[in-house]
Amino acid sequence: MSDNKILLIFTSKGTEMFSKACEYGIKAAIVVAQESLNGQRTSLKDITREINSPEAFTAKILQLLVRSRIIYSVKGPHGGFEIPKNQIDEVKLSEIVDAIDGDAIYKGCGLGLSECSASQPCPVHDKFVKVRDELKLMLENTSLYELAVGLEVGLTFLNR
Amino acid sequence: MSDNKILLIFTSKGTEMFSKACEYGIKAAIVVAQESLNGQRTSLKDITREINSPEAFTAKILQLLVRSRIIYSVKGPHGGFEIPKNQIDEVKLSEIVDAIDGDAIYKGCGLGLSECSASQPCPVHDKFVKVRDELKLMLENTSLYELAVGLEVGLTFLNR
DNA sequence: TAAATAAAGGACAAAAATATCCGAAATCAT
DNA sequence: ATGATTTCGGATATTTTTGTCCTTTATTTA
Repeated sequence: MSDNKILLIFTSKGTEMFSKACEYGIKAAIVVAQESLNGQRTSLKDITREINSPEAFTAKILQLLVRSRIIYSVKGPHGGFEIPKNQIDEVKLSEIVDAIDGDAIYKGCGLGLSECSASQPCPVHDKFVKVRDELKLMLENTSLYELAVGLEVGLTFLNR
Repeated sequence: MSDNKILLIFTSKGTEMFSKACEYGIKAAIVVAQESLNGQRTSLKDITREINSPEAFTAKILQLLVRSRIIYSVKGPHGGFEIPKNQIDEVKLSEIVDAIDGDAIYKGCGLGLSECSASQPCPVHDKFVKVRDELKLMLENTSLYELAVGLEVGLTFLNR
């Protein structure tokens, strides 16, 4: 009954600032940092439970962070992921984004042009410079430490 | 010969501010606006030549903009796309982005959480507010008109 | 009215991102 | 040593995004 033909000629919607992978990566790193500050390692399972992410996929992303020396892993019982306490304040959001999504989001042209610059600007260049630089500065100046502390003291949340 | 196995366990890289579709959409709209200011319609072919984009794919995106009443189309000989002159200044970048990528990029949570807010903030919420609001403001205050004029007078470029 | 032109739209194809599965390797406790 | 635990890594599957092809529809011009 009813010949209502729902035709969605084109889909899209939902483009966010970072890729899913990067979102998981940032969240996971914050959780690992938080636990590390408490002197605890965090297992993959603990992480995925905490940030509500697919396990195997999250594992891949964690490996990416391990290879970038942003976090460290230990195999076997009571193993897991950790960050040396004295390193947590040194890790900036920009490093995590860079390791997973690359730096195009805060360094590239807003229209994806490869040769866009102040001397050869794309139409939105000047408009984007301010936003992009602010994003860049924010990412480079935000440390894992402050994010982990905010979560630890209950000021911020990772659920939903 | 040579058992060099290049294993890219994980790919990624290249996440930009907008989707390809949105980049094409913005560029196309600017070109249409520019020609409209000159009293000319622009054909799909002219557009794709100008912005160096795949023809059929660009057509789909243009249809999206047509359905959103951002640009208008005329079939047949000497047909093409256009924007009424008096409307060009009214069209803001935010409307184009919204029609193609949605508003998550300048309204959503930086970590993709659906219930992130000032009262229930994610760890990066406060850090992102400033950047996001600046992006939002920029998109909402930038009109197609100024972008088209910049291109017309040779101040900005769309190639490469 | 017929032919030519150009957008609209459907079906399909390729590539990239996201996600799952399972065995291997390392480590720890017994 | 053995078994349990946990990360590592390869293969594969699914979904989304990007891109192509070809037919249909509307419009103009001859």
